[in-house]
Amino acid sequence: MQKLTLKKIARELDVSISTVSKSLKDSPEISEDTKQKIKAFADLYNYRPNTIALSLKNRKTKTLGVIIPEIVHHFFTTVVSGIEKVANEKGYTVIIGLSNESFEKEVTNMEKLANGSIDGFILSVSRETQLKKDYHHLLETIDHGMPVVLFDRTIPEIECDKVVVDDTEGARNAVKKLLDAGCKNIALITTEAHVNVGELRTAGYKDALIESGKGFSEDLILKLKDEFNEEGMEDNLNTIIELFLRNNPQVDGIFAVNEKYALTAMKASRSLGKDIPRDIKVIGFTDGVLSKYATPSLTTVSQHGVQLGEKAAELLIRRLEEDDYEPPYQTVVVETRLIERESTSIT
Amino acid sequence: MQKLTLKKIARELDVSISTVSKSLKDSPEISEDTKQKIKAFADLYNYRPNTIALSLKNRKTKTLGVIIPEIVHHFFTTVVSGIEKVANEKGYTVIIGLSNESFEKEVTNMEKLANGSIDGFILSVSRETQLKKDYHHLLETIDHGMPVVLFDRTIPEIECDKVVVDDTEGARNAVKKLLDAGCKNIALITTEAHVNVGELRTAGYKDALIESGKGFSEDLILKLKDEFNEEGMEDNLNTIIELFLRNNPQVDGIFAVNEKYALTAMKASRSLGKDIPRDIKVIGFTDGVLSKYATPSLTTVSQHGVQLGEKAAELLIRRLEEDDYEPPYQTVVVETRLIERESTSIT
DNA sequence: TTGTATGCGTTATCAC
DNA sequence: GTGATAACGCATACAA
Repeated sequence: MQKLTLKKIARELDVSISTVSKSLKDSPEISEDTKQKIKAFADLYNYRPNTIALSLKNRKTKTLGVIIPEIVHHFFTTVVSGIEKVANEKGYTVIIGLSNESFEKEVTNMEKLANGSIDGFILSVSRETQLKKDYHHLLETIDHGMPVVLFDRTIPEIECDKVVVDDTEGARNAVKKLLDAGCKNIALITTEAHVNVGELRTAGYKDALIESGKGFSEDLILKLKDEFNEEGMEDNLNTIIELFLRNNPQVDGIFAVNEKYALTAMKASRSLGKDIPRDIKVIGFTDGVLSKYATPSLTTVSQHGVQLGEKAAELLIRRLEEDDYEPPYQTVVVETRLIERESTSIT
Repeated sequence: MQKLTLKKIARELDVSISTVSKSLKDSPEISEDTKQKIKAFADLYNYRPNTIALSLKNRKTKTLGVIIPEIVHHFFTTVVSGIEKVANEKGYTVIIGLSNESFEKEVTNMEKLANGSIDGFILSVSRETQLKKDYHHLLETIDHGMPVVLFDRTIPEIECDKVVVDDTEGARNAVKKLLDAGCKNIALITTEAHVNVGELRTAGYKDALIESGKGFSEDLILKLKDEFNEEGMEDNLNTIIELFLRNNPQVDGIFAVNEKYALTAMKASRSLGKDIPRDIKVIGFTDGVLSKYATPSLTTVSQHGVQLGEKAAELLIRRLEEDDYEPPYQTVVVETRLIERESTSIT
């Protein structure tokens, strides 16, 4: 039994297609009688209008395109679930594209979706895109009048709506917490400079230290190359962090820009015979699930991914439904919150 | 600058729409000259055919609908990434719908996508669907000629392609491992009966014990209600597992059907003063990330989600591209693998 | 009150 | 070699 269409109903009931269409929309033009008959039939056979045809006709799809660098990643799934929630509430569908941190995949994915499949984008750029600084695909889609909302890993040069975490502020608070807990030599474990959020968090780290009057030392900042984020590099990551800590035995506090770095730092500290939190206190910037279950559990700067996703979807949908899609663009900042756990408790 | 269409190109170059269409497909009907001119123009302005129009015309969308119960869940994201990989390779797009374990959301999501947006479904049913045993939405879509591939949480009564993990076998191996490691009283922590995979893993647990000649006791099987899977129920979960272990002090091995149960069991054991793995050895059925980072790290039955997703996508795409979409349906079983870590090491 | 015609963007068939 | 037309499924302005 194939899908029912207006045409088939019309043929079956021996009326015109427009009569069927109008009846199903309960148009006052049509007599109650015919409407009843048609509705009953449509109901019985469970008629549903074809979404694709509607999209073509209305020139809008009521679907949002979401492009993320990775899906096996707690933060991003968290954001997606926020997007999905708001989108569904407002009658939108969500299409997900993965860039897998590749510039090329990001571009092709966007191009594919941009050709009619979606009404607007929500995306977080891939690491490679940040590195190459090639944003033509973003500029072009915006130029074509398709709204784009960037989140988390955003790009200052691009004018569009954005939703970000208060990376700098969150990092500053984390470091302040370490200072308050009595740490004298706080190390930072971060990513290479081209990752936007890494930069911002680094700035927050420096800010807090400067404000405290101690200042910071580049020696205590460990910048890790992208390759350490890849699958199977765990041991190397561990080795390098351990070496860093061995060379800087004065370190008694660590702020890491993500969960993996934080946990690995805890592990490395332990293998150097340091107790956490007694000898070294640790805070990670993350929403991840590992933190809660770690031993000791890890104090984190929570990113509120769901909320971020919700905001992004709201922003995009508002753009789509505003009659005149025009700037000014806005940047919404989602606040972080320090979740204190065992790794910073005062002993 | 709005999106380019055939019509606009035609108007611009003062030729007919069909000439443009044919030129861009490099039809031999058209003179080289015109083709060159048109192609150059299209290239310059980066023409891409509208996907929606193509879908309507071809009556296929080259899009797969994926419905999962949850996205903030490592196993499911893992499956999605496998699906996405294969789909992209074969030129398909992926739309993700979330049921959030709700029957109603599963139904509405499916209905929405089924009306032209996608060519076929890959899905894992929600917990509520399993509970209600109401499968009309699945039966109807299959009846409408739309292929469906079920994965992980499948339904025996439904005839369609399926991809499953060898739950029973995986569980059996895990329990065997515990037996081999010297455990005499192995407990099972599982879900309520209506969850399909929980049942299968329970069967494997019983099998292994029966095969070993020891048999099993219902007293050592802890069945946890769904509510313990919800957010914020961690403490209650911990309490109930701790109580269970306190009442069964002879337990020296635990097999848990998921990661959360396994980790909570480890935690509860510790608070009872039992050392892991010395006093109690633990294995969890999971692909999760927590296991590797837990202290002690958790031995797991790995589910190979990526592979499962790949298989599901391959199966679906084959169905879609086979000329005559006909049974027989197949069920692909993805093997599990025991990943041994500290929680079962012999002391 | 009902039906006809048109268009959304594309391709395929057929006519010129 | 090029163009007009119909069709995919739907909605709607306009006729009847």
